[in-house]
Amino acid sequence: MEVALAAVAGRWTTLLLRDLMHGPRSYHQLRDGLPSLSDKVLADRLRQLVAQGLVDRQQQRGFPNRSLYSLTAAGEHIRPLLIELYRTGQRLQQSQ
Amino acid sequence: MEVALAAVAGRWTTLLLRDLMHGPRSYHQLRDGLPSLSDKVLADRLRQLVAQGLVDRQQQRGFPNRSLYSLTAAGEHIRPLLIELYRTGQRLQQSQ
DNA sequence: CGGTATCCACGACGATACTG
DNA sequence: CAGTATCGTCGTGGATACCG
Repeated sequence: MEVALAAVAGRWTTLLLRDLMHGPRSYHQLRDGLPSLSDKVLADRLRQLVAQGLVDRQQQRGFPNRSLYSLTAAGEHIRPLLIELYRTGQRLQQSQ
Repeated sequence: MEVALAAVAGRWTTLLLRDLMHGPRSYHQLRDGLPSLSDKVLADRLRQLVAQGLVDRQQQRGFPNRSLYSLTAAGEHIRPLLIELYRTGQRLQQSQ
């Protein structure tokens, strides 16, 4: 359980993973999807997810730079957990 | 999702909830179940869970004191999430 | 027995400025 | 475009000691 919790921990991690569930995204697309997230935290979270092996980063050098982030096979394992987080959140809010 | 995540966030929260899933527990029983958890953090987590409405605290005054902690109906809503956390953890570890 | 009171360490998060 | 650098704030967690 600690492994799974570490994978989704952090205020923004689930939101990033949710975006990536819909397909590969550039840094720019991810930032646009979460406007209130600073560059620093976005870069931190992405580096963490790559280090955990949940996300893959493809860097195309040149000018301007481009990077494409996508889920790895391991990252796909998180999908049912995100769904259950959503459902549980719904249940908790309804019961209040 | 943030609501559900807040409910299970923290290094020890899921472990406490898992114990309480099996039935009401006294402070002493919970501490014995998690020997490496300090009194401060245990009391902090329990207070947080009570404040969130996930756990109920019944205090029997006298000497010595006794307190009994149990899940509320809302707390029961967390059960499927804990199961999914366990399963996802298994999948992530197998894929490494 | 069931906690509080302190104090401290560490990492997550945030704001702002800057760069290859 | 896709980040890094720097600095500051806050919450979680840990250690130890004490209390009704």
